[in-house]
Amino acid sequence: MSVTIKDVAKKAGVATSTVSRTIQDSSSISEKTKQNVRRVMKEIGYRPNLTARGLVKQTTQTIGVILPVSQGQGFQNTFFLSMIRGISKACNEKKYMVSLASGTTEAELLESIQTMAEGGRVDGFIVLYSKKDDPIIEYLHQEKVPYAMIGKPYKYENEMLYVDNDNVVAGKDAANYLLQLGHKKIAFIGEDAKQMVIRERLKGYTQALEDAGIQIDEELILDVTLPEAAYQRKIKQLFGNGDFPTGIVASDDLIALNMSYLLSGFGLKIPTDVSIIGFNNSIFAEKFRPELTSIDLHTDSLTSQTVYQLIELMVGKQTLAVKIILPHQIIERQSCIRNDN
Amino acid sequence: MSVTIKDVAKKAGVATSTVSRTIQDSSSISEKTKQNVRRVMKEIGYRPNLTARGLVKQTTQTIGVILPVSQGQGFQNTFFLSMIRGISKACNEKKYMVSLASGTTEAELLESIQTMAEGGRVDGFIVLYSKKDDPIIEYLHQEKVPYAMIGKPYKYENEMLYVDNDNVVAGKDAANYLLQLGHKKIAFIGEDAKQMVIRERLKGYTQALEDAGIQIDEELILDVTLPEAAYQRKIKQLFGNGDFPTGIVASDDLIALNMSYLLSGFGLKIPTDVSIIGFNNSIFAEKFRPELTSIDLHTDSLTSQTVYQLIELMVGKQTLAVKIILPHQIIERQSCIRNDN
DNA sequence: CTGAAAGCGCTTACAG
DNA sequence: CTGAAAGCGCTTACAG
Repeated sequence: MSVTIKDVAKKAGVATSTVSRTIQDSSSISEKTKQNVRRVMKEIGYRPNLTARGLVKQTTQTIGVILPVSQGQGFQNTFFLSMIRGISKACNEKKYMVSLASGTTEAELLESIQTMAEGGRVDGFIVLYSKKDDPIIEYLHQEKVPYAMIGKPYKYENEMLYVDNDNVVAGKDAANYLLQLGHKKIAFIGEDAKQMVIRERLKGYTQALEDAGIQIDEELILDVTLPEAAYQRKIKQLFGNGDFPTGIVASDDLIALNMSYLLSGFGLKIPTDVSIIGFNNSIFAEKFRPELTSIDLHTDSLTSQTVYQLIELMVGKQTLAVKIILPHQIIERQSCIRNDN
Repeated sequence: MSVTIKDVAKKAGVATSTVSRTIQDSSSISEKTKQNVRRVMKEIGYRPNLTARGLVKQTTQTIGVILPVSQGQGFQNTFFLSMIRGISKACNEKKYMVSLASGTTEAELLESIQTMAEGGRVDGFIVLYSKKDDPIIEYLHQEKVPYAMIGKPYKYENEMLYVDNDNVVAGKDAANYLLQLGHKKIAFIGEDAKQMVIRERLKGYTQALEDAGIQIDEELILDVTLPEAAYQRKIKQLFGNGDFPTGIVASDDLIALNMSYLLSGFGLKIPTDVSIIGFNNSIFAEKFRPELTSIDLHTDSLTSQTVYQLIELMVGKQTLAVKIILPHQIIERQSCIRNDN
């Protein structure tokens, strides 16, 4: 129905192979012929059928993006969307397409990934999360499907491609930033300690305090995913009296913003009473008041590096298990001030 | 390299056409042969090559999802991700795959959509936004590419498939809810009045007030995308003195949450001083404090209906320009109380 | 109920 | 520099 290489060939008076070669700008075709063929292609509105090309080339020029099985990852929401957007952007640039793999259960996700991979619909995958004992990773690894991870792997760390920040150092820097401003009682509030990224930031926070000779107080470490009642009690315990923490490291900007509201319930203001630093330097860090000091993770590079490296891997140019660690950066805004008590 | 229909045929001692037919569970193949073939398929781990199938069937079993060109759609972030997840879920169920189309400019987006559509990589598209003079819609329409919109179209309203809520009524219901609680001075705070959905909710708000015999006060209508300084000034003007609005309709939960913080800057508390109702009933409505009363738009049905209808359209079963309007529902939580002043 | 053959729209050795 | 032919892995009339 739609116009094919045959139509072009006929109209241009050449063989289909010649058309195919001019599409690929093969050097074995004379400029003159190419120009003629190109003119005809434009004239009759030819667009290559990617499916046919994929069939013979055994490649699809598409990357599958694997989202985590959805489970109350509320605060990470906006992070995933920006990952998707970033990957999409890098793929456009490289003339790749992106397909999405997601599922409501692990089995559903795996099934969907299998049909994509074995059905020849994608050349490789990008995994957007990292968790323990993940059957998805296990599958990709066993089947030798090319894949890359954004984040730090639990397993196969030395055998796979991944791009990440150094979240331990990032957590450390966040805590150090507050320490240098004179804060001594600093809380860490994170989402779901099962996630690798949260664990790492927490580890960094711990190190910073220890390096500063401050004893770690478990009461100052909170998990947002605690049952509601417990969480409220903890918050009250922390901020409901005079001896509250004057600094908070929040594992995500949105958590920081929620804290800012919770604090106002105790009559505490940011940054006057409490300084707070977030992560991700998301759009909310700028939009909300007070503007949030936040750690930028360079998500744009995170995604583009991942795409570039994965492509190298898929086309076979690169076979080493490269790991790329990107720097982070504190973006200072108005949520942290000096505390000299 | 990987195992094909030929391998199965050889091993099972039948023709490839027989294998093909048992894959499709054709009634013209005896149960006995089918079982034998299936056994062999399982044995040697056969998975159909979707690309090859797509080439002959002229169908790809994939749906393209079109994201808006990114432009500070901060507060909508989480909405898009849930749309994507919902579509993905419905597609899994129907054995469809989803490809993403996005771009940093309109030209890039269009280009990407064109190669997907004309390259035969998708059977149809779902457009996740609605805006005026959209070249994307224009293209899809002219080329007669099957597509559906989530939201209300600006153009071709009677010629295209779309699934939406009645956002005018939703806006009206939100305002009425506050009116019935005794509020008289009610503000509307929305993101980017250029978006269809915001305009509709605003229209509903206006109608509700008029029906209640309340004169519309333009000062009570705010656009979050205003330049920072202007926005701050307006907010201060509204809430910086004793005669502040006691009710707020916020076009998104996150806007409501930001307001809750801004208000605390003026010493105002939710719901004691000001009641506020949001939209989308997002995860944040539950997670933040106070828990937000919000309008649920049944996004799950929004996405699944869209997928089902689009599939009908793509396979040619349905050619009418169906529009589906889903109901909304107020989820009452703790951010609105009675006001009898 | 089953098979041989043509064809989907491309690409790529192989000849010339 | 160009073309005829085979083939990528399937599906589907057409015969029998």
